[in-house]
Amino acid sequence: MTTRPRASILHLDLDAFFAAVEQRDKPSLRGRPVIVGGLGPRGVVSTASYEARRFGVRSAMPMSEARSRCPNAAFLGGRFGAYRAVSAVVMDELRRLSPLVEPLSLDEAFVDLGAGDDLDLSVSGVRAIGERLRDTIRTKTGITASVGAATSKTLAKIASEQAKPDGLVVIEPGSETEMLHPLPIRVLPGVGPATAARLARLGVKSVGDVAQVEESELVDLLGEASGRNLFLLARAHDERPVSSERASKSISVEDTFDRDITDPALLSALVTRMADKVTERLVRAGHSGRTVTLKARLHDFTTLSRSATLPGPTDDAREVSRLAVQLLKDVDASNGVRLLGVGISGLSDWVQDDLFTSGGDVREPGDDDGPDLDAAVHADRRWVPGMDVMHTEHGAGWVWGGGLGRVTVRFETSATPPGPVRTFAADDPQLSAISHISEAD
DNA sequence: TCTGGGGTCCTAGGACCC
DNA sequence: TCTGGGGTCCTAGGACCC
Repeated sequence: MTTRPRASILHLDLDAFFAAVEQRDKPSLRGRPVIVGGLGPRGVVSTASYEARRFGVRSAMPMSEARSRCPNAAFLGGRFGAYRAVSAVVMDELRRLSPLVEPLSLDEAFVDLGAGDDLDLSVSGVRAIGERLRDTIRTKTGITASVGAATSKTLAKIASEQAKPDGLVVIEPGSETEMLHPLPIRVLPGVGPATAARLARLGVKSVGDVAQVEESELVDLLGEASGRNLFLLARAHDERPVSSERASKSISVEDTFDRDITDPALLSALVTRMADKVTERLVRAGHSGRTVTLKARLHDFTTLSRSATLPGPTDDAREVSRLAVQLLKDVDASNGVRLLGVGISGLSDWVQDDLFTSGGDVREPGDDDGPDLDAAVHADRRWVPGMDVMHTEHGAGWVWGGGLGRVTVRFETSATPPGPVRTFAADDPQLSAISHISEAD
């Protein structure tokens, strides 16, 4: 039960990944601030290049703020296909080192070098492995990587963080607490703003401060799991193994609309579309699930969820959407909804035997049980008949047809079921799409 | 025009069972 | 007969991560 004797856990993190891929592929962006994120009115920053970070632009910052801080940056929506391709090359490279690779995201992974084939795990040996790896990745992908190595996952991740950008840090076995204790508690995984604030009230600021606190006191303050965990981490105790096969536990789809929506018919149509989409992903993954969760974020940003569990797993889109629409009825949308989401959890590999149950009844996008709605909720995008929802002076309606400078909108709201069809000039300034088609990555 | 989308893990309370 | 104690499942919300 003692910590690993050698710095055999490696953590790799690609530097400003999305932005770096853009700069690699577009030389005119090199040396310039690049910001990748949502381009709509409610977008946030996904990745800022180091040039943009100098202006204070950070991940998760509202795009509007990023624009005012760094108006001359290149603002890009992201090309996930390209990012995935680079990521695949990198992950392959890691697997050449050891079969035990645990990806955390497209740009990050742990490697257990101890499972590798006859590697030199002395400090200098690990350092050489890390430098060679960084070199290979730079050559093969044109992207720089930072690497950390240590006796545990936590320390390896902290090390790669310290190595950024484009560096390598190996924490020597035996020196762990010495390097850890002066650091702010926020470096510990699981310590976010809320936990840090609670600890600050005890006067606990550094990891060393945490190490002075009784375990029972941490448990009282933070709960059983976090308290214990923090107690151990502060002493550099972390035995978690690198795990290459982690089964996913839930699948979800959500969408923030360009403007808040109140129309109940529109909301249920959107929920139905999301249920279809999430079920499609479920089926593609070869899974089924028992619990359907509806998520809603209201006008004031309060977020709520409602869930229901079936007696057995399903992968049927109609069943999922029926449930999700039912759950929506519990949501008070009268002041506006800014986000909806549908998720499925309680996953199993069980696949529905459709001998008697399904057959011939699969909903196709754009079919007649209502327009396909992925499209709908974002301004300034191309309108797609049967897919977009349009906001007009008469309320919201589905784009039913278009072309030649005209757009036909069918109004079908709770107030006016099957509603009238009206045609507008496509450049009518009062028209704006309020729901959009998400990128088919 | 403040605040994305995809996840994981934890907690607390109630139902229910033994 | 005046109040046990686990354990599990479900739901809702929150913190956190990339």
